[in-house]
Amino acid sequence: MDFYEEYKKLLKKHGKQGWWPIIKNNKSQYHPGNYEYPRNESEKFEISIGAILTQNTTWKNAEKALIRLKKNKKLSPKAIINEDIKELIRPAGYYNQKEKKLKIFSKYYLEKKGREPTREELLGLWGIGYETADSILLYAYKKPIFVVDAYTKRIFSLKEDYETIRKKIESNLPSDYRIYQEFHALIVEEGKKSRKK
DNA sequence: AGCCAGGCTACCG
DNA sequence: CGGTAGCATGGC
Repeated sequence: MDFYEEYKKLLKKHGKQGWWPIIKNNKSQYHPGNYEYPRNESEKFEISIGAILTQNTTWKNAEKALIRLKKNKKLSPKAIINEDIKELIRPAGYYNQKEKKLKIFSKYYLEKKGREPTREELLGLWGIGYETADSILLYAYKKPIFVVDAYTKRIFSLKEDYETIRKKIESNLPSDYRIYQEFHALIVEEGKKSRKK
C-alpha cells in the first residue's frame, strides 16, 4: 500500500490537525500548520503526561485530568512525584494505574536531567508501551517515528505486530516528523468519524 | 443501558 | 509465541 498517497488523501479530506494539543485557558489548543511546538520543557512534559492520560480513553477525558492538574499547579515532575493526584486525574479513568504511571515517568524525567529520552528507556518504564513511547518521541521530541494505533490497523486492514507495521509505514513516507505527526492525527480523525456510521 | 475511547500489564495455555 | 481479563470514567 502506498501510505504517502493515503496520507495526501486524508490531508485533503480533513485538513491539518495541529497535534499535539497544548492546554491554554483551560482548553485544548491545536496549532494547525505550526510545527514549532512544543516550545519549551514544560510543554514537552505536558505532552508526555497527556500521552499517558489518554491511554484507552477519549482525549476529552484526558483533557479534563490535564486541566485539573494544571489548575492545581500539579503539572510538574516534582508535584506528581510528591503529591496524591488520584482525585485530580480521576476523569481520565484507570486513575490508580495512571497515578503510578505518571509518578514513574516523572522520576525518569527528572533523572535524565534535560537529556532527550530514548525509545528503549521509555519502553523500559512500567506503564509505557509502544504507542505511548512513540507518541512522546514524535510529538514532544519531534522524532520521525510513526505512531501505530488501533485505527491505523483497522483503516488499512493491517494484521502484523506493532513494529512490523511501523517500519512498513515509515519506509513508505518521507522521513519528516511533520508528516508523521499529521498522518497519525489524520488517521485518528478518520477513525473516529468512520466509526460513527 | 450497553459499548467504547488517541493502551498496557499480567497471566494463561 | 498469541489471546484475554482487568483496569474506570464519561459520552453517546
